Amino acid sequence: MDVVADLGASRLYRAPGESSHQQPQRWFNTADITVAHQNNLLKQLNQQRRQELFCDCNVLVEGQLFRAHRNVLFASSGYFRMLLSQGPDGLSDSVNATFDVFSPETFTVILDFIYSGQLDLSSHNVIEVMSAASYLQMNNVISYCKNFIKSSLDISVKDEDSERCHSLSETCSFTSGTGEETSEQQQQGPCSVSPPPALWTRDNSRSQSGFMGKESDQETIAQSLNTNPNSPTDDINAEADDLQDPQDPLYTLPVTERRRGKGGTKRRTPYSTRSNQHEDLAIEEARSQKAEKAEELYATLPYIVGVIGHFNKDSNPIMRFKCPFCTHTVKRKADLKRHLRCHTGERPYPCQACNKRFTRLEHLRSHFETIHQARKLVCRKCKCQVTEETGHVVCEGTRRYRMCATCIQEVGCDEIPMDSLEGTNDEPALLLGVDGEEEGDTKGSWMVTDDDDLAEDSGADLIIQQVDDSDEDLQ
DNA sequence: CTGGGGATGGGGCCC
DNA sequence: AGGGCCCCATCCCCA
Repeated sequence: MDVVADLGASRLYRAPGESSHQQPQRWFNTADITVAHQNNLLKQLNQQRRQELFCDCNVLVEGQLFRAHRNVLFASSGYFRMLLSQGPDGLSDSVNATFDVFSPETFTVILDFIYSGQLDLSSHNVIEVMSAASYLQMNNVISYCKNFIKSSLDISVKDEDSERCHSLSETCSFTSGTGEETSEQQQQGPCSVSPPPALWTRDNSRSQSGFMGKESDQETIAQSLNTNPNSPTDDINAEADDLQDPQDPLYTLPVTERRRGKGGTKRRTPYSTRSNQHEDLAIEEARSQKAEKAEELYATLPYIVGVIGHFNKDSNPIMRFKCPFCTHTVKRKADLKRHLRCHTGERPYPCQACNKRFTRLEHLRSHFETIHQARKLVCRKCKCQVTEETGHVVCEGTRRYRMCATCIQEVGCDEIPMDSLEGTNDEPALLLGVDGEEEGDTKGSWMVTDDDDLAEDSGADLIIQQVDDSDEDLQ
């Protein structure tokens, strides 16, 4: 067969026995041939699966048995790739896999996609499917889910804007190309995405808590919700963006994201000088709107509660709460709420002294006591034990620590800013701010207040106040 | 380059 | 449900 044309990726071949003199000529586009072949092959495999022909892999999902071909699973899922390659004998008769982190219905969607390229997503299952796909390491499915969510959010916003109440189909289908996707497809998902209806169903199963995110690597959910924040119609997308907005003090990047960033931990400059009040007001207003939108988004997000396939001694199922965005399950709803902050990056507890934000009050407390209150009765220099009397409090910006008399003398009193207080009730209210980096605030509470007022009271009483906003940037 | 320690984050669980 | 404590893992800094 002669190659008679090369049109990029697809080539045209002349049919056998046909010369260039013969008419009419029949041309074969190899791309079409490949697609047709792949479709046919996939159909055959799917048919074999449904007829349980040559199935050599048993997948048990919450008690329901699925049969499939290990080579297909191997080719489709990173999880199965790992599982099947780690097996004692790759040629053994059958391979078994058991899952209890997602439902049989969810795995049905996944398996159907594997064997057909059709991903049957709906507003009810997209989170579970994405979670399962994450577990199974199927990046293409994750991409489709992300695209689905993005499209859903678009529709939601437009629906709200126009105050229309259309009754839309609850399901849409994503179709992947056969075989491996291009990297572009992986990133953008299928180009023929039908905008689904409102993603979040308005049922009673709502999370009262704020959360968003997916997967143990939180960036996925950030990406899934990552739309153009400048788009005037993408309010909810913007809300989702806000959850990961590095400029938003309320929602900082998840720790893994920050740790991945260049230059390691960034030391912020607390209480930066406000040079432009107008800008500050605008920022404040925008931030307030963001917080409101985030709350609104939180209120519309579903949470998934499942009885995971564990049983206690009495064979009663143990109720656990499953994170919608990763495979983590917890016993208590409150723990799930707390866990979700690692996905959202929400840090509602800012330190009054340095503005660093924390996901938990106890972390803030620990930070404050360690960094700003010099509660540790240990000499910073020689590590010897000191008392509240013998351990002199030394200030370094908003940081405080204790040094023994010996070390104080060695270093030289003149070089060390000494705190006027000696005792455990030392408060940052009396910080000297020697480095000039951290100026302004001297409030004795742990948390930044909304109005950013600097209280004169610098007593030891800690004012616990959960703020929904702040005028400071990230640490 | 490496090990130790501090700071921080997250899970489990009790109150 | 929220607060708090304990424990452990990870990251970063520094000697």
